[in-house]
Amino acid sequence: MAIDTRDRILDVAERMFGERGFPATSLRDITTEAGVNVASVNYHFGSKEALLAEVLERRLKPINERRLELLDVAEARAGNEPPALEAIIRAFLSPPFHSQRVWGEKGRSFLRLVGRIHSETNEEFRATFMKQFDAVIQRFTTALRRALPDLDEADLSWRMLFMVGSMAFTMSWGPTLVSRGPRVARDPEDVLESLVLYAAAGMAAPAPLRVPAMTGTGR
Amino acid sequence: MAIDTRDRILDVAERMFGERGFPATSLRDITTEAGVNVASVNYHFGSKEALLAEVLERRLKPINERRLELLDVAEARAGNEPPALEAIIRAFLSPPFHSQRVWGEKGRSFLRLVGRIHSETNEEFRATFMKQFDAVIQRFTTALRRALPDLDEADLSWRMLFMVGSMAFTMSWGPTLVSRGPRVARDPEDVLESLVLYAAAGMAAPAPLRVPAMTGTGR
DNA sequence: GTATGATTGAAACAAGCGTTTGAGCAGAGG
DNA sequence: CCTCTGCTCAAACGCTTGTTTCAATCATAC
Repeated sequence: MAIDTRDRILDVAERMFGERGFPATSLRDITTEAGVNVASVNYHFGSKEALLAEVLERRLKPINERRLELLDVAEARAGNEPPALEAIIRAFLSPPFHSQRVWGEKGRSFLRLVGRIHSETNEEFRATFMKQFDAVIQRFTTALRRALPDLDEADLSWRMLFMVGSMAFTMSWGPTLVSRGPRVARDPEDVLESLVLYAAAGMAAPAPLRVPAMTGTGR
Repeated sequence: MAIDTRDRILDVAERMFGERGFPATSLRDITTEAGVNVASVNYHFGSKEALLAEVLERRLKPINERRLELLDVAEARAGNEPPALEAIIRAFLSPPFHSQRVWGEKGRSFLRLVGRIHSETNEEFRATFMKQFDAVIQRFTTALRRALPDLDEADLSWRMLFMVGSMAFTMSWGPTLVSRGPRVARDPEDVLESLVLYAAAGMAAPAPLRVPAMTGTGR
C-alpha cells in the first residue's frame, strides 16, 4: 500500500520500541500496526535485532554528524583558544534535542528509545552500537580536556558519564515529567537550555580533593 | 537445601535482573541457578512481576529510609537555616552508593537493576513502584526549594531529573566504565564524591534567562 | 503414630515468540 | 508471450515463556 514497506516498518518499530521497549515489543505488534506481513521484517532486515540497529542508525548518524559539525564551528570560532565549556556542551547536547523539534512525535519516541538501549540489549549489540559514537566521544573528550585542564582523566570520564546520564534520562523520562503537570511543561528548547547550564556548571565544578588511601570521608 | 528458598530466589533474581534485565531473564533461568523448582516462584511470590517488586522493595526501603534520616540530620544541624546544598544532595545520593559498599557484588547488580526499571517495566508497574519514592521526593523537593530560592518550580523539577539521571546512569554504566580501563577505576566512595560535587554545582548554576515567546536561542 | 498444613517436584498447559517456508503476485526486459 | 526478479502473503516451524496442576514430601502438633 501507500508508502514503502521498509519505511513503514521502521517508523512503527521506532515508536513502539520507544514506548514499550525493545524486548517487550513483538514483531507481530509492529507488523500488525504497520499493516504488513510478519515475514517482511526478516525479508527486509534479516532479524529483529538488525531492525533495531537500522532504526537507531537512521536517526543517530545525522545526530552525531551534527555534533561534530557544531564542535568544528565552535573550535574554528575560538581560534587557538579552547572553545568555551558551554559551547562544547551545547554542541554535544543540542542535536538530539533539535531532532525532537524537527521530527515531532516520531523524534520524541526515538529519544526515549535511545535512553533505553543501554539497558535493553545484550553486551555485544551494545558494543557494535557504541562504535557509532567512537569518533564523537574521542573528539569531545579532547575538547573537554583542553577546556578543563585542572581535571584529571578519571574525573573527566566520570563527569562525561554524568552528563550523558542526565541527557539520556531526560530523554526517556522527560515526556512523563511534562505530562505529569502543566507547571513543569516547557519547550524542548528550554529544557535543552536548562540542561546545558546544569552540565556546564557541573563540569566546571572544583576538582574533588582526593584523600589517598582513606575511606571515611562520607560518614 | 541450604537456606530458605524464598531468599535464594530473591538473591539470584536480583543478580540476573541486574545483569540481563527484567524481560530478558526467564523464571527458569532463575530457578535453575537457584536450584529450586519453577513453580516455587509462583508459590512464594505469585508472579514474575511480584517477584521483581519484592526484589526492589527489599533493598529500596532501607535506602529511602536512610535518605530521610540523613536529611533529618542535615536539617537539624543547620538549625533554622536551610542546610547547605551539598549536604542535601549528599543525603540523597549517598545511601545507594553506600549500599554498594555494604552489599558487595550483590549491591552492585541491584544498583544496575534500579537504573533499569524505568525502561523495563510497564507504566502501571512503574506507578506503584514510584509510590515508594513519594515521601522522599517531597521532602527533598522542599529542602532544595529552600536552598535554591532563585530557581522557579519548573527549573527545580528539571534539575532534580538531571541529578537522578546522572545517578541512575552511573549506577548502570559505572561498572562497565570501570572495567573499560584501570585509568578510570575508582572506589565507589570517590565516584559518589565526584557526583555530589557535580550535582551541587549543576543545581547551583544560574537560573536560565527565559526569553518569553521566542525560540531562536539555540541557533 | 498419625493427622495437618506448608512446601516441593515433575509434568503439562496455553500462549506467544522469532523465524522459515513455499506458493502467489506484480511489473519490467527480452 | 514468457521469464525473471522483487516482493507479499498465509501458514507453519520449533522453541520458550509464565503459569497451573496435583501428587509426593516434609516438619510439626496432637
